[in-house]
Amino acid sequence: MYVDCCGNGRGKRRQPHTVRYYIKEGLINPAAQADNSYRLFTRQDVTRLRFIRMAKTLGFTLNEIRQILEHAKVGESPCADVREIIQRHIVENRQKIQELQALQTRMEQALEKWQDMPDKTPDGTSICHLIESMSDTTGDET
Amino acid sequence: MYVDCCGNGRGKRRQPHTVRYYIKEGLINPAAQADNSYRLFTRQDVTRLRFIRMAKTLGFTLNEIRQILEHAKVGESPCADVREIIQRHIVENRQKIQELQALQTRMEQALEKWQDMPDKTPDGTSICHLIESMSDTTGDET
DNA sequence: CTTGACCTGAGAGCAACTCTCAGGTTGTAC
DNA sequence: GTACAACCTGAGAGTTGCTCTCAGGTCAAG
Repeated sequence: MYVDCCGNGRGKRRQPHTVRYYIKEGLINPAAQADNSYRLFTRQDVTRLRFIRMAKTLGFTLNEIRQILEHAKVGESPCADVREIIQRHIVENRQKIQELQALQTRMEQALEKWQDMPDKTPDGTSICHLIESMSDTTGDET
Repeated sequence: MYVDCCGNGRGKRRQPHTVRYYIKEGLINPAAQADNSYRLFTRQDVTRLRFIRMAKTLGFTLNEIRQILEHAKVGESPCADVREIIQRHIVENRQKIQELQALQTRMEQALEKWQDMPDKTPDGTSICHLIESMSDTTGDET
């Protein structure tokens, strides 16, 4: 009837802390036993945990997952939301990848430029000339 | 003698909240006036703020920036640290980009697969068949 | 009956802000 | 001189999804 919440048959186990966090967040709600305070996980709870993990693998946030679970609880189809959410994530993630790639370029260019520069001891006007050398300002700041 | 902490001559202004956060974090320490509680920013404070912004543009965290500033304060060259940190970041960021690209692929594949699938109302065993259809388990979980 | 391995909830910590709040200050217009 | 808007201040909550510690309860094996 009741099963281990953390096992999953092959390899990786869920962290009990994570499961407790999901309980606190209201994503699952396994019953407490009467005589001790141990939680009892039904098959349905484990299904929910598996669902949560799959959704996270697809980039869903816990808030979005909660929303889906609540729709499902009242019998509404969450499919439309799911399609919308993932479409939005695809756009946002593409943006984020571009930002990280731009950062990567900046970092690589800095490292290359710094190869020809010596280390220096900071003086009153400069903190680290390596970093300051990457500035694109033209000196018109206050 | 004293200048506006948030202005920067062209375009974007710093958020006062952010500057206050940096004060709280010990990255800058502008003096308070005697007669009112307004902060006084010297040219040096502004230099530090500009340095912080440049370092953040290169991907440095506030902890790393703090470390650099403290080295500079006691007259030690932070350059060696700076080179090490950015090399580490280049490796970590490459890894992160790969993860996001893998996520992007998963999301796009899901969306494509779901195009041929109808919306469904959840039943007792399923929460959202779209998400569940992406599972690669072979049914051997507990 | 002890020992060690589990479980529990509460709460802190992470990163870097962003925002609200309640109150103080300043400049300007009237 | 006073009303008002627009600034400033520090304290503290909220964001995300955990991870970890703590102090204590539970349980099975030997």
